[in-house]
Amino acid sequence: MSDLHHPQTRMTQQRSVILEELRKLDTHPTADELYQIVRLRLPRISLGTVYRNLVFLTESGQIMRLESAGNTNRFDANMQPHQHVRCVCCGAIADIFPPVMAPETDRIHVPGFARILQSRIEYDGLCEKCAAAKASEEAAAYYPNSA
Amino acid sequence: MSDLHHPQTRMTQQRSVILEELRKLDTHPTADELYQIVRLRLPRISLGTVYRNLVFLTESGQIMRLESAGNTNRFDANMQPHQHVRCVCCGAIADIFPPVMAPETDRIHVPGFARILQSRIEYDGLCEKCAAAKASEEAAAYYPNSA
DNA sequence: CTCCTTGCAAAATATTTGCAAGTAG
DNA sequence: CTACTTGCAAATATTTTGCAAGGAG
Repeated sequence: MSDLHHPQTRMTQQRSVILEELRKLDTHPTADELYQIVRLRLPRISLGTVYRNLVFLTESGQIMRLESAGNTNRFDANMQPHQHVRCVCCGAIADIFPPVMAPETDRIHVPGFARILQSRIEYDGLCEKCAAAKASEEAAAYYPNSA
Repeated sequence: MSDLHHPQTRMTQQRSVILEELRKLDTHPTADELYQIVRLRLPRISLGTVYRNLVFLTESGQIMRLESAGNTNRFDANMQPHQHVRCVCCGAIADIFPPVMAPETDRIHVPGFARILQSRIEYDGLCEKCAAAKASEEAAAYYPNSA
């Protein structure tokens, strides 16, 4: 009906490499992390191009933007329904398997909202790296060796 | 055990007004929105102070930071367990009642994660303002009156 | 050829931080 | 008095955007 407003369709080298590299990863990279990776194959690509393509790929439903990712967006090319755990300490995101059914949205009505579109379960956790860092930090506090 | 590292405890006027004003709201304001409100009572307060206090209040468990709020954090002084809907268009957040039980985290194990701390259900929706804006936009496209 | 897309740089947003002065306890 | 806090301004961090040149269809 309003596809008139979706003129972007050209498959450029940049766009295809960005999508290809994102699909290889299950690390839910930030725009900048993906930029660093793509740059190995396309040294002259700019960060702005990565951002513009991530917007395009998200809006055309080819990838997902994970907004619940602290102050930096992360991206996921795995379009199968699944949940994520996010490390409260470093922001790393991992997939949860097996997937859990998303809670239903049919019966929910909220004043001020015209429609409820979808639901999502999210988990907070502590990744192993941060858990280890925290443990050695606490040990240092318990056995202080300076002043 | 490590309260040694939590020296911030002074109740300043700024801190108490920030908390007080946030508690009056169920609009989940951004740091800047809250700053504008607090400024009516404390005209000389700075945005940096608001940010620093929001960090402190979050870390001391008196308020919640809603990180799933697009690219701008929002804050909530309602510490009762409850869920939120977020407008995919403008980012506005509303509370959902009645609260739904959070999915259990006990049986979840994820490679690379030491602990799963908590779970949360989130909803995406379209608020009435944005729904209205979208409707009149589509009408304009359907009945174009210019070129 | 057309106009979507890119690279580059500057701008816009959002959040954090250094420092000297202020103030709660 | 001590040292946590603040206001101010500058610094970071993240994302968006204007523009002329490049390239896909």
